[in-house]
Amino acid sequence: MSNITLKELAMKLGISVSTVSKALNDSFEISDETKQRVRDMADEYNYRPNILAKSLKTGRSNTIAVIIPYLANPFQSQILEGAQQAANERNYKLVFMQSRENAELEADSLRTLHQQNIDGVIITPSADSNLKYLKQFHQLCPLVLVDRIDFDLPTFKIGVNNEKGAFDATQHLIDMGRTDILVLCGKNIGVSQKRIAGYKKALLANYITAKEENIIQVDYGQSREDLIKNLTNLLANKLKEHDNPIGLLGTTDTLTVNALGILSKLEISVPAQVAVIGFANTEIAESLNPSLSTIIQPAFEIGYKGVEKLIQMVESKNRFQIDFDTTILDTTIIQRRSSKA
Amino acid sequence: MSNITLKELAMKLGISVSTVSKALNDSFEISDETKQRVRDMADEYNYRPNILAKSLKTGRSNTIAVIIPYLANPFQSQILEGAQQAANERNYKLVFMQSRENAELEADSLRTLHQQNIDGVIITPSADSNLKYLKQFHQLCPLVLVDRIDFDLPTFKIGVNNEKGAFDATQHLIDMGRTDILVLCGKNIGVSQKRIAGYKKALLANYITAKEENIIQVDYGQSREDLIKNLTNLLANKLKEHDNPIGLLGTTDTLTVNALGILSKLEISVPAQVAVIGFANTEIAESLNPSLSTIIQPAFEIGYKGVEKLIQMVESKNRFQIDFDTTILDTTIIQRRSSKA
DNA sequence: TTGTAAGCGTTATCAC
DNA sequence: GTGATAACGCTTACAA
Repeated sequence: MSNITLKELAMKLGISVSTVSKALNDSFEISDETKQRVRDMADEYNYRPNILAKSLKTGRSNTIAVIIPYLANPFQSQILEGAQQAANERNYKLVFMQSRENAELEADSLRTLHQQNIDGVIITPSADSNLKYLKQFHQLCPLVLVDRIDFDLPTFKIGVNNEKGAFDATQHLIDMGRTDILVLCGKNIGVSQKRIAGYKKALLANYITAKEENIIQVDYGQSREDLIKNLTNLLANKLKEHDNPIGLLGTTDTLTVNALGILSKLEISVPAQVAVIGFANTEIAESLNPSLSTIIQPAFEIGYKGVEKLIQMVESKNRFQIDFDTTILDTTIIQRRSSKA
Repeated sequence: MSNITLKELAMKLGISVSTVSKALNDSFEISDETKQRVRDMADEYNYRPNILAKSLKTGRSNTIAVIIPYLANPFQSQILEGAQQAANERNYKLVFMQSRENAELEADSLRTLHQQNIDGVIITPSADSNLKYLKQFHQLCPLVLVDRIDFDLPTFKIGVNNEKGAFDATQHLIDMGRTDILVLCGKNIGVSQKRIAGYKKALLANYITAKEENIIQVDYGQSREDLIKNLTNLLANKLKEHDNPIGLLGTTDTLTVNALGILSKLEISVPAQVAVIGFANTEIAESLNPSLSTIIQPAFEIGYKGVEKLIQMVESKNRFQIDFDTTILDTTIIQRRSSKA
């Protein structure tokens, strides 16, 4: 029924508990013969160490956490998947929390996790995250930043090459003959600046003047309403003037898919009137009408690497002396019908 | 830095550890005065009990798990969200695993969780789940079934009224003037039978003869290829014959969205040529072109209730004597452009 | 009403 | 190479 314990194994073997413990931990102090006997017996009785006891002893719970803004966001949920896999492979438990782009919920989550004896946390900070609090928390508990990594926090960071991703996407739209290019991005989410920079660089490289009004910043809270209003006005004008061929770059899953929905409601044809490409990590892109060209981020890998780094920190003797590095992964571009010439 | 312990508190207060422990647990043995002194001191030093020690003592880890087939499935991820919230409110940690519709991975996950001293598990069994193994596991560790609940396992079950959901959807298509109605469903996923039954009932109620060829069963493994082939052939014939107005009912998120993508590639217009409605728990439905009519399942609530029931079982004195009940929740229907007359 | 002490299952220190 | 023993922080009989 309940698991056999070290003590019971020791009794059966007629040796001491500490010897059994050492044998199972492959200590150099124990003879090969004893080790073998112990291991055989352990197998026979299907011994499983009591993690709870081990935890109490070592002070570590073998549990780490992921905090993301929204599980419903496919990109973020893929980060979680990667983290889950890495945690699993290393026999760590993984719990997750959502911050809902809310600094207070984020802080609450961190507090809860800390009380629950979590060994470390991987976080994509919320849009209005409180850096001071993160720093303070990092003193108590290892923290790794993923995706939104533009924070002045001495730790491991895993992100993507946002500038290059946005550059490639913009260049693609230009290659498709679009010279008037809108860009949608979330307010305050850290990655936006780099993406806008990439967008501008691409324009510059093609001798196209960047217009500030083409950069639409959307607040997460009322993203849909904001977006509908802004997009509708802007496009109405542009399409009336019959100026330059229009392109649209969405810098997040949600914004891009929403924008497609809005265009469809406005009966603006894609790609004929507006060519669209977006950062999007969902298979649904293929099934959209028209299918959506995307910049794909290696979300799974971000989560996976995040856990590797975190565990490295958790298990290190002195986590304040680690040589922290930042990992930047590349995006890939997939062309579909939404941006065909 | 590190948390203050009971022992240290006791020292400071000049009383014994057990008195402090009892005071903090509001034991009737302790005087109000002492309780107050202890609580004040505990607050002052920001005392947090060491969960690990408590766990070792009680034998429970205060951690529960959710196993779902795919996190990428919006319906399933919403179940997870609900579970997460309920767990959080009760100060339980929640870990999750994916079975990828694979009985072996599922069993592996259960084993891993059991070794990790999980207190209980909420599971949506995979398509080919091994009932025997589930039963066996349930002897060791509390199990609650969610969504796919048609299993002969004596435990709490939370699901939706699949028959009624499918009935409503089919009736809606009929109301929209469709009399030749296709239905897409996953093979072996338990809920399909009920949904097909609802579909047939609706046809019957409207004096429409059910045709077996209209029921398309798709294997998860090669769902996309299967679907493309089946749908393409079937629709090609139907559209050639210009018979009855066609409707399409998708019984899962994935199938429905994929079907929409396929229709769009085949340049079949929705809803003019084929009206579509599907079980789908994603906001993206609104942004699709055309926007997708959906049957929405109360996924969050399923997860939430699942955790409530599970914790009830975990904390009960004798979990083998509980009066297990099954909760059936209703679906709601949202009409959008994909099924407009 | 409060205190003493055992024990949960490990690991680690030190003696033999 | 092996074994006693303490310790991790808490709960809980039982003693006072």
